[in-house]
Parts: sequence; C-alpha cells; structure tokens
Amino acid sequence: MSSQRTTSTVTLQTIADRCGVTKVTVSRALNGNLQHVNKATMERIKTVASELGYNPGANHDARRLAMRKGTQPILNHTVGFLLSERFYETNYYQTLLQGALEVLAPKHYGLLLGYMYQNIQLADLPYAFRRDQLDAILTCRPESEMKPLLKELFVQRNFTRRPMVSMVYRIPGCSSVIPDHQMAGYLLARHLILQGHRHMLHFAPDDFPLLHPLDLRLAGYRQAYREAGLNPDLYLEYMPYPYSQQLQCDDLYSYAREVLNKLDKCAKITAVLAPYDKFAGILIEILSKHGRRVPEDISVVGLDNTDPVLNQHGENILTTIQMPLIEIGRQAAGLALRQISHEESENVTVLLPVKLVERASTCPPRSVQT
Amino acid sequence: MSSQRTTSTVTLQTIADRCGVTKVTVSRALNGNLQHVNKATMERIKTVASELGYNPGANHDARRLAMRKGTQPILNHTVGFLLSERFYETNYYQTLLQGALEVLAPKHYGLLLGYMYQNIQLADLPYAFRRDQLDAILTCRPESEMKPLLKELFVQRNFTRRPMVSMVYRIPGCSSVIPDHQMAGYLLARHLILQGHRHMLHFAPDDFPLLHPLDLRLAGYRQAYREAGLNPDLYLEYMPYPYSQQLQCDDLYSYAREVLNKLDKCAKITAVLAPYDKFAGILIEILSKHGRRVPEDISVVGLDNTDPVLNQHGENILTTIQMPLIEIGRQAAGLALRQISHEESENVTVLLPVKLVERASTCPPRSVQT
DNA sequence: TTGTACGCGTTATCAT
DNA sequence: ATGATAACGCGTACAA
Repeated sequence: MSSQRTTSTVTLQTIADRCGVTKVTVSRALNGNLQHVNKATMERIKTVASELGYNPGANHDARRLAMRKGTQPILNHTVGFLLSERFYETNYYQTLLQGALEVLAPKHYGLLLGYMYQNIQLADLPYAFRRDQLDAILTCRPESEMKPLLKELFVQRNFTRRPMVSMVYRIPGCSSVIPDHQMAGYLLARHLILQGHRHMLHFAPDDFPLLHPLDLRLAGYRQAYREAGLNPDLYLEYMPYPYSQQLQCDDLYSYAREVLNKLDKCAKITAVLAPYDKFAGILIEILSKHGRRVPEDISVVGLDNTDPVLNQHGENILTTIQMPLIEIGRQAAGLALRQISHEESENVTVLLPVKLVERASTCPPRSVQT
Repeated sequence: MSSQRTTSTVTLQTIADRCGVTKVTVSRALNGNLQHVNKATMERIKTVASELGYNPGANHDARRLAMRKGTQPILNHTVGFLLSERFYETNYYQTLLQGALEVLAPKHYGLLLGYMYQNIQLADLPYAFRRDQLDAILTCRPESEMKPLLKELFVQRNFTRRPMVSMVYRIPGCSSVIPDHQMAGYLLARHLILQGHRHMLHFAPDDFPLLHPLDLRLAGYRQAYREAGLNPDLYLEYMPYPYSQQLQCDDLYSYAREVLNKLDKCAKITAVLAPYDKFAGILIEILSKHGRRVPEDISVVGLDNTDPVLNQHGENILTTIQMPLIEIGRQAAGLALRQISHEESENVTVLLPVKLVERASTCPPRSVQT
C-alpha cells in the first residue's frame, strides 16, 4: 500500500523485522557468513526468507551499489564479445558467436556485442564495458588491435578482476582458445607437397606482429617441406597481406587481381595457400574469369572451412582446414564461466585440433600430371 | 585517503559541500529541474560541478537504484536482440545484426543477444532481460513465437515502458520494420508469369498464423496472376512448410526431397517459389543431383538475397528478392533509439521497399522455349 | 525555493 | 564470539 508497485517486495528489512534482528544480520546469514552469525540464527533467518519468498536477484541494483566497495566482484550474468566491424562478410564470427551462445544461454548469461577496430579506445565501446557490467570479455581480434584497449581496460578499476578470453589469436595476459595453427599449415603444405607441388604462394601480415596465426602457419609450411627433405626457402613465395587494413570485399577483389599478376609473373608457382576461405573463393572466381582453371592449372587451398566455394552442383570444392570455430566459441565461453566462478584461477591456453578437408580445389600440378 | 580507490570520486555531496547546499539541490540543478531550483543557484552548481570534473555516469549504480522509484526509466545504453537458435545457418540474422550494430555502436550502445525459441519463458532469457537492464528489445521472430514472451514482458514492471521493435514480422503492440512482403510475392510471381510459367509451387506455414510474411507473399502471388488475367486458384500449388518446427539443415534436405517428389507427381509445375534463399539453394542442389536442371527443366526463385547459390564461376545464379535486411536492422535500431529518447512516442510500422534480382535460376518453361 | 528522510544490500567499524 | 550502526550513492516524496 505504501507504493503502487510494492506488491511483493520482500527486502532484507522485511525478514529482519520478522526475526527480530537487523538487516545486516540477515544479509550475513543469507550469504552464509558463519564467522559473524550464529548457526541457529542463520537457519532461522533462511527459513523465514524462503517462507517470505525472498528473491535476492530482485534488488540487483542495491547489491551492485554495495558491492562496489568490496573486493568481490558482483555477478552480472553478462559477457562481452568484441567483434570486427566486418563480421558479417564471412561466417567466421557468427560461428564463434553461436558456440559462445550455446554455452552461455542455458546459464542465462547474455552476450553483449561491441565493435572492435584498429586504434579503438575504451570510450568508443558501449557503456557496459566501462561500467563493470560484464563478468568477462571474449575477443577474436589480433593482439595488435587489442593491445591499446587491453591497456586501458587493465587501468580501469574493476577490470583487473574480470577474465578475458581471446579466441583464435593468442594474446599474452589473456586466456586463449586457439586452433592448432601450426598443424594447419603443416597439413596443407604436406598435402600439396605429396601431390607434387613445390613452388607455392603464401601470405603474411605486412607488419609482422608477433604470435600472429599466419606466422605459426608459416612454421607449419616449413616443417612440411623439411619433412619431405626440401628446403622451404627455395620454394615458398610470399606476398604481404594487408591484414591490419581491414580489407573490404571490394578491396579483396583488387587484391586478388594483384595475386593473379604475381602468378602470371611466377609461372613456377602451382599452388596458393590462401589466408582464409572467403579470400580463396574470391581468388578462384578471379582465376576462373581469367581462364585459369582450378585445380587443373593451379591448386588453391583455404583455411577455416566456413565459406564454401560451390560448383554448379552446389558442391563445395575448396580443399581447406576444418577449424573448430564453433568449439572455440564454446570452449572460450566455458572457460570464461569457469574463471568467473573461480573454478579456474590462472589464465589458460587451450589448443584445439584441426584437420585437413580434401576437396576438389587441389590436384597434382601439370608437370606431374600424366 | 578514506579509501584506496577514492581517487577521483566526485559525488553530489562533494559539489554540495563546495556550494553550501545539500546534495539534493545539486541533483536537481544538474538535472535541470528549474521548478525546484533557483536559476542562479543552478548556474553556480553547474559551474562548480564542471570545475570538479563531476562525471554523472561514474555512479551509474546509485542512479539505477534511485530511479527505480520514479516513473522515468533509466538509460542503460543497452538494447536486447532476440534471435533464433539456428541463426548461424544463414546470413539472415547476421545481416540484421550488422545493421543494428552500425546504428548502435556510434552511440555507444551495446547489443545484448538472447536466444529465442518456441514456448520460451522470460525466465529462460538472460538475466539482463528481467533486470530492466535493456532500453529496448529488437526481435526478428514470428508473432506466434513471441506472443507468450510478450505477455510476460508486459506484466513485468518496468517493461511496459521499454520499446519493442519487431523486424521482418509485424507484431501487434510493437513497432515494426518490415520489408514489403506482398510486393516481394508480386514481383516474383509476375516475373515467372511473364516468362510463361503458369503452374507454380509455393509454401505456407502449416499452422497459418495471422500476419505471417508468407501469407502476405501469397497475396502478392495472387495479385500478379489476377493482373495477368489468370485465376490464381487454377495454378498455384501449395505445400505446407513446417515453419514452427525450426528445421535443421538436415531436415531441410529431407524436406527438399519431399518437394522433389511433389514435382515428380505434378509434371505441370514449372517453377518453385522457395520460402528463402538457403532453402532455394538446397533445393537446387537436390534437383541437380536428380538430373533436373535449373533453370532449363525447372525455375527456382529464392527470397532474401543473403545466401548465394554459386555456379562453378563463383557467380550467384539465384533469382530472388533483394530484402533490405541491413536497412531493416538499421531502421529498427534507429526507431528503438528514437522511442527510447521519446522522439517517437507511438508504435510505428516502417515498410521498406524490395526489388527483384533477376539472375540465372529462372527462364521460360520448356513449353514456351523455342 | 530548499532541506530531510528514505530506499537498497554489503562491509568496515564499533559495542557488548 | 556475536550483533548493531553507519556509510555508500542517487533521485523522489514530503515537509518546511
């Protein structure tokens, strides 16, 4: 009657009145603080609380206010997810998203999206990121892009105690869930070498940040050459891939034409190790348009197995690496939840296996073909 | 010195002390409450506040706590987005997401994802949905799926005052941003009729909910027939599409085989109006595998222009309707923002134009071909 | 026009 | 050892 909305507002005070104690005692009792509450008292209070139907979550705001003072971070039941501004151009991010949501939704966690881009400031992100409204942050952007933001986040009070999980990219200071990039490179290169390919074109970021997946893949390529008794330096051709420039779809086509030029100049190259499926598809399209048949004239492999390259029968022809993207999303979310609940205290790195998917975009080079 | 984290915590009290008033007066002054504060006092307080570098957002929690009593909802700078559990199977949802994010991100709004499914309860959603932590909710699920949830949401205190925007589907009681479904149907049917097609197969939900897009499209099909002086009842063949069962990818293939059977039985059918691109692609794949060439033997049209059906040259062959999905996402988010800021008070319905994209999956039927 | 009291849960501090 | 008190922050109903 006091207020038109005070229908079922059972507060600590309500319980305290019934029990003849103060709300502080009730708070301690309900939080199981045996150091400061008599066990019998606690039982009595808990009984009364459940009888009255007290709902601790109902006054989340008051709890937030009070918890700011403490050392214990409050549970928001929300996890942040930083994704590229161009996430919709591929199926890559949405697969990660799906994996994370699968794990978070059953626990009634929400996933809060924020755009990520080069040189982003904390102030550019949604307010939720600066208000300690997130229990953890998931990210799938390279270290170079994350670095300035991480710096700001760790300066923020409250954020040193919120776990951060990096997907696909390994980032120091964060937990990471990554595919076995080196194995991916190894499997692709070995597949092509066994078919008889020698000279191959690969890509690397133009600014060579450390720990970049493409560097790890390169290590895998080289390993495959050495294992075959070949000197990788004699065969691996390299083109700088302007990773940090966030290529748009149009840019990808013009870059694919540059690749075509490169292939025209270097006739000995018989295979291309594309940086990811989407680009492999565009490259195959451009090659076809210029009369270069794939795989008869040139073999092309992709990477993530998320964007199919279909033939007229609707079949995916792209030889690529199955990246366990959905599993990366799942594990990243699971890891975040465990760190939130302190089941996992240290930062962890999870390495997930990859496998080769042999399809029709690769075949022995012309010189080896009968 | 009082606390190790009280570095730059300027509160209302800090300002009040400097100005020789109470914090209540400061609160009123900073909120521009001219009814209760002398204009001169207000100016003085505002000056002092900015001198001290008072940051109103810093104590968001206290504000939340206090605002619960009032009639004015607090600004969370977060918008909810309900999406299907299978959103990752198509590009449909991610395009809507992208549109919404484009508008929300520059305003530092976060987008909070929650899974939506048949017979969902409010208690199944992330906590943020029940804690009044969202300023608005965007949804892209049919009314039948939303109905029970809407009921719960509107019972919730606080939620009657939060706007709700439905995308693609028109939902009574919500603002809606929808493509012109009827025009879409009209354009597709007219295109096929002009090519000479008469008997066509279309799909409708098996439970026939009102206001369903497929019903509107059907109205468009019929309009095209009548405009051509034809009786639609003589030509339109119908198959129930189990919309509410949330078909998985595997189910889609088996359903596509059912469609194949239907076509085998009804030889007079020369065109299929698929419910959306993804299914059109699967259908074309199945048809090709069974020796039915598209479009020579049978024409197929899609709907949303989000999932391409590629030939061996990487060209999309699917004749379809360009649905302005990204624009729907943008407008829905923009509309939500306007309703949040009370620039728009009533629920609004925005109808966005569609256009036909003629590609290679349609051609005149055999009987008309020379 | 301005001030007082209150709501809300937790914790540091003080009293027994 | 156990329990009570005050403080945190803001906005609002009510009093002066």
